Order: sequence, then C-alpha cells, then structure tokens
Amino acid sequence: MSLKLGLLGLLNYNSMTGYDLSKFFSASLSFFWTATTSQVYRELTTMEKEGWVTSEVEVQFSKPNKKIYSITELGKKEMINWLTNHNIEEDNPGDRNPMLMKLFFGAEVPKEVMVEYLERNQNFYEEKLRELDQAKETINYNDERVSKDKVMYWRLCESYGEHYYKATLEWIKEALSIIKEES
Amino acid sequence: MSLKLGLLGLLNYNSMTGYDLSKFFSASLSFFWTATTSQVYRELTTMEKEGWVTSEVEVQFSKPNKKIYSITELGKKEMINWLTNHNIEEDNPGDRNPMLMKLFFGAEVPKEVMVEYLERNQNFYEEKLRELDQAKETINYNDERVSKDKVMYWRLCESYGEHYYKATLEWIKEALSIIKEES
DNA sequence: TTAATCATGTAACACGTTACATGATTGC
DNA sequence: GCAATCATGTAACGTGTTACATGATTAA
Repeated sequence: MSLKLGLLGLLNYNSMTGYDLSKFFSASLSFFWTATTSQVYRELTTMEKEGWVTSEVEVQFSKPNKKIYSITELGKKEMINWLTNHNIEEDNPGDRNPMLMKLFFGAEVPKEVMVEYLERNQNFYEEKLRELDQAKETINYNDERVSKDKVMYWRLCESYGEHYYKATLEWIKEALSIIKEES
Repeated sequence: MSLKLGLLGLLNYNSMTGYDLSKFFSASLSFFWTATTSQVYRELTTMEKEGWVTSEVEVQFSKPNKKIYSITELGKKEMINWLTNHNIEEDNPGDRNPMLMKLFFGAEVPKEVMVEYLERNQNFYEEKLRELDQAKETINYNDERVSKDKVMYWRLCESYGEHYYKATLEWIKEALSIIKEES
C-alpha cells in the first residue's frame, strides 16, 4: 500500500506523468522507499481502475504522448484515510534484515570473514551519513512556495535517517570490538 | 535469498521437518526475519530441486507422515558462499519504511493525527524493548552444547535490536517535541 | 558517434501474504 | 465439548525485481 499512497501523495502536490512520478520518487522518497518505473506504471493502471486517479493525454510531436495523471476526490479521501488510520504493527515491519541474518549464522565461517563484513557495512553507513549531510545542505528549505509544515515533516524524515545511521554505526563499532576480543 | 539461507542455516544445525523449521524460525529468527509455513514449504520444494536439501519420509500412524529435510554438501557450500561473499548494498535495503512514508506526507492532516501516530509508535517500540529484555533473561546462553561463538553472534543480533529500538525512541521523542513546538 | 534523456510500457520471475483444507491427538 | 497442536500442503493474490522494446532528441 505504501507505494500507491506515496504516488497519491505526490500527485496531490502536482499532476504529472508516470515518468515524472518515478523521478520525483527517487529524488524525494527514495531514502525510505524505492520504486522502479515498471512498478509505477503498473500501480497507476490499477489506481485508475479503482478511481483514485484520472489521466489525460497530451499529444506531443516526435516524442511519445504524455499521459498526465491527476488525483481524484476519491483518491484524496483514500490518502487522508491512510494518513489518519494507523496500523502500527504493519507500519513497522522491522523484520527482514539480511545483515542480521548473516551475522546470526556467523559462527559457521572464520571470524575474519565477519569482521570484514562488518567493516564494509561500517563504510557503507559512513557514506550514507555523508550523503545525508550533503542532501541537507543542497535542499533549499526556505522556498517560500512550500509550507513550513511540509518542511518540518521532511526534516523529521531526514533526522530519522541520521539517528538510524548513527545507531547502526555505534553498534558496528561495539560488535567489532567484541568479535576481536573473543579471538 | 535470505529466507532460503536462513532455512539452510537451521538445517545445518539439525535435520528437521518443514513444520519444525517454521517453529524454529519464529522462535529464533523472527526478530529480523519472518516466514509463514506456506512459504517454508514452498522454499523447501525449490531448494530440493536445486539439490541444496534432501528429504526422507518417516511414516507415522494416525498423523501425517513426517518429511525430514537435511542439508546436502551442495547446500552447505551455498551457505558458506553466502556467508563469505558480501553484497553490502543488497544486505542493507534501508528503504521501505512505511512509517516515514506516512510522516513525509504528514502536513496533509491535522497535527494531532501525527502526534498520536508517533505516540503509538513510541508505545510500540517501548514494548519491543521490554520484550527484548525479557528474551535476554529467558534464553539460556550457558547451554554447554552450544559453542561460545554462536552465543556471541546471537547476542550481537540482540544488541542490534536494542540499539535500533533505543535510537528510534529517541528520535520519536525529539520529533514529538518539534511538532508540538510548531503548533 | 555514442550516451543520456524523454516517455511509454510488457513479460516473466521472485517472494511475501492470506485464506483454505485435511484429520487425528492432546489438554482444559 | 472445544481449542490447540501436529504436519502436511494448495491457490490466489500483491508487490518487488529484472530484462527487454521502441524511437526521437540533445549533449559530450
């Protein structure tokens, strides 16, 4: 459901094509959700059937025609409904962490293998943190066309990332020293 | 792939039935991966086709026969291979966080809605932390039949949970105070 | 001249979820 | 007498992934 609702959320800001949507998705939501173009087109088709969006074709020359999607009243209702009614368990899968799956069975391979694994994860998350810092600097939050509320919520999402990356890095540091200690 | 390899990992400890596997799964791996019985049976079928596991039937009276699965040499190779060759990007999806998706579009609904949402998440994670504490106490890590290495890795997985839950709770606390401040 | 961008998708597969079905045994 | 446990699955659906196809335009 999150993908559908992410698309509704973006269409609620502006009507646009599937192509635009998938670009906006990677630009603004990819930090906590990813979607390929194929997925976006498929979802748009089913969402149109359900009456959450409508489309109109804009004829173009020497390019494929644009199919511009807009959110409907029904779609808006659906979005507000999703924003208002919570299912906390569903919203926090928390499971499906391949890294922990690997670590759980780490005793089956030499320690150096797991040490290297954690170190590479460390690099990965340090890089993520740097990327986040850069993003913070480049995004212009003072754009007057954007409401303060939106900016606040967007910043909170960013801040989650920071907390999450830092916590992971701290854990990796501890884990590495424990593994090395035991050798 | 993680599900298949989780199953291989468990079968590497002990041969058992699909039914046993799904119980072990919920008992020991559900903290970072979940699997339903239907999924387990399906995966076992395909893994047998690939030669990673074999099965033999144990006839029972007045109960369905047991189909006991064992890991093969090929399966062990596959497992070690997975443990040894890393793809850090794949192992850290990090995306797909429905909670952040919701928060991102939070400006579309009254602030109280998002405050309540975060408060319920807070309760959720506090409960998770308590559960983890309980688990720590009940699990007997001094079982002599289990190698020290295994215990170490299992504990590291637990410790990840602790870090993760605590970081999330801290972020929620900050987020709540920021949202309330802006009102 | 090659690659990237614009803009649309289809097809097949992988994996997760939900619901349903069977039928005896054991515990409350 | 009823629910839970044992033990096996099937079927259908939802959603994510990967690969492929088309064909003009623009920038390096």
